[in-house]
Amino acid sequence: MTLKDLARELGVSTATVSNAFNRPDQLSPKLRERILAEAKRLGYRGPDAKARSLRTGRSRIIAVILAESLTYSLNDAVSSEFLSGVAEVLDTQGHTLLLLSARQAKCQIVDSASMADGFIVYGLMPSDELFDSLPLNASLVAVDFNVSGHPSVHVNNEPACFEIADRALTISPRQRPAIINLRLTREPCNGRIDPDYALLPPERTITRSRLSGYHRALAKHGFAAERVPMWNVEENTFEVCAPVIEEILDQPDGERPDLLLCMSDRTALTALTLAERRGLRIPEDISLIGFDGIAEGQFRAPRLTTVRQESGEKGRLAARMILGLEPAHSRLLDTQLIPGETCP
Amino acid sequence: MTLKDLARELGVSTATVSNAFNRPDQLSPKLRERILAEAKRLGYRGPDAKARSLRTGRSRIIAVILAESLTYSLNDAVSSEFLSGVAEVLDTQGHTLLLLSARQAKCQIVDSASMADGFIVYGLMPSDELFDSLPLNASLVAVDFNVSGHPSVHVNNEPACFEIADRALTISPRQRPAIINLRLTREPCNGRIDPDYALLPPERTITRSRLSGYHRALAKHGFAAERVPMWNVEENTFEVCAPVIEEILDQPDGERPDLLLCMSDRTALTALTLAERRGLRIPEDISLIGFDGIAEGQFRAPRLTTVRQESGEKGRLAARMILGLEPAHSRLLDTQLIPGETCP
DNA sequence: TTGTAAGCGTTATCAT
DNA sequence: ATGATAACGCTTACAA
Repeated sequence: MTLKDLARELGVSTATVSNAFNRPDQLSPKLRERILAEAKRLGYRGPDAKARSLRTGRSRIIAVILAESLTYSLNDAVSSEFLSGVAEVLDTQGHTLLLLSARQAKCQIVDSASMADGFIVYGLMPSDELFDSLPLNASLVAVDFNVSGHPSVHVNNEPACFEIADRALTISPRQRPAIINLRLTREPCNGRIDPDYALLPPERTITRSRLSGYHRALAKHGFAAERVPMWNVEENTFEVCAPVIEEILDQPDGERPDLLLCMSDRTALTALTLAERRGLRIPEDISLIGFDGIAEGQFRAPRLTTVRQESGEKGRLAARMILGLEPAHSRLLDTQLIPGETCP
Repeated sequence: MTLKDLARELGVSTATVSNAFNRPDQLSPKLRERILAEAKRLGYRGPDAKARSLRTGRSRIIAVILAESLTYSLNDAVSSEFLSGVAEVLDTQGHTLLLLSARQAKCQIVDSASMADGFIVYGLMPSDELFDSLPLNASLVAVDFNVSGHPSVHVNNEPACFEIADRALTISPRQRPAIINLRLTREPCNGRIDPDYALLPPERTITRSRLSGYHRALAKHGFAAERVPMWNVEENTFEVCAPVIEEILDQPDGERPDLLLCMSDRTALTALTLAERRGLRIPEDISLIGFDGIAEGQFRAPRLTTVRQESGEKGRLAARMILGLEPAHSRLLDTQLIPGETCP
């Protein structure tokens, strides 16, 4: 049952039927009424989205390309909150959300790509290859990284990390700080990293800026930043973080770090859980700092000392930019220090 | 830059260019090579998805229609896990995921609807009106409710709730059990509900089956099921649950329930948090039972006593059904009792 | 191996 | 107010 069938059935032109659905003002209410009624009777569900999008060039679909797998992104509090913000805006604007992952087979992304009216790319610069295959003049907003010629949404990672680490070291000085990075190395590495490890370039990952902030604070408090021991985790999940953190905690008293500067709440919470299981006192034996400000860190005792980034707001902003509701220039969002109990 | 342009530029037919992209075996490798090279040079990104989907009738898009708002669904552990399962399968099969909410304006759903190759409807029977406007012979899988003529995926809610409540009442008998329902009443109600409240019909919500299971166990242990006090919450979030739970906990010792049968972990965790804040001992003063088995309930002390449902597996199964990888008949998934410490 | 041509179901621009 | 008609960009018999 197509629009054309319906038109024939009714003895009117296709244009008129189309207008009945799309431009009520273009035909007499009486005729429109009749067309709509007959459509319902014959089981015509309204104009086909595929045909319409071909004809008009717009689909009302906005695609979000996620750096991580969909599985991860949907389970992670930070990216879910981001998506949730995106969805909220799209929703009110009559658009829908197509989820893509940069980890998917390239062809899938490219295939669906030309379907979408715009792209929000989240978390990590996609490969050039992928990037080149997006529609040429598609509207695009980058989140948490920069891409030339398109606006981006960022959070003030470096200053936030400086501030929270500075505060920690000022209030209760520590002897043995350590840093747990998140996917910072050029080659995957789950464990301790030496100072001479090859790191991802700053434009490819926000964890570089967070690291800079921590380093600046450490330097201010007399630590040779490059001497502060660092570990790296490849994925922000309990399963992947746990072995690395066990390795850290396995060290004997006096060698074990007494301050863990983490790149995410997920990592910090994993450390917290594992430390508690060993009977270590928080924050006396080890104090902990996270990043993100996820609910899970605040609904427990001790509450996580962390930096709150408004992931939802990032999503809303990116969505508004894509839809042209917001001027298309890059924005830097503020964060907020949350003084919890894991690092007084 | 279209396929036709490229063909003209190269002096070949559109069919040949199309084949170069879709059916490598239909033309000489040499020519194909030349076409692909030229395409790249001229900035042709491959066949347009909109046009292709119109022509072939398939878009490789699967839509999930969620009962709750996208914002809620993306933040909730249970539905995220479900989506994550769906995404996992779609991913490996070269499909992508379009997220819709039954709460959206109807037109948005209908508009995007004809775009998708199939639908997974999650959580709640959508309105008949919405339902009628889905493509007539679209493939459709229902999750957590039934829709005639289409397969569904369920979890054994009633037996699971019976089992966990029965176990609780057997091991440590209690005097004052109470039930906290989730969106069970026909009219929204956030608070205590009388036995004569009008409830949603069983086919519209799974919480009816959970309630039946609890009631059966209570009856077995000598409680007049309809006398057991019940509360209802309209949304499975801390913010909405908290006032209702405070109302429950506000009751004086001896009147306050000593066993809370909840419909979700989220609700049980909220109760747990609020009870702990008041200095109530868990499980001595109040014991708690949840449903879902979300991670948050197990990564804390005391761990939640609950029923684990494999939400991810529900998603994977639904996705496989939609893609025809699985026979299209309804399935009932098992659950697993998790004996935590909130109800020994 | 390659080309021709007929749609796929709409919408938009003209006429009438 | 309504109708003809030409795209939109592609796929796929079928013909050469």
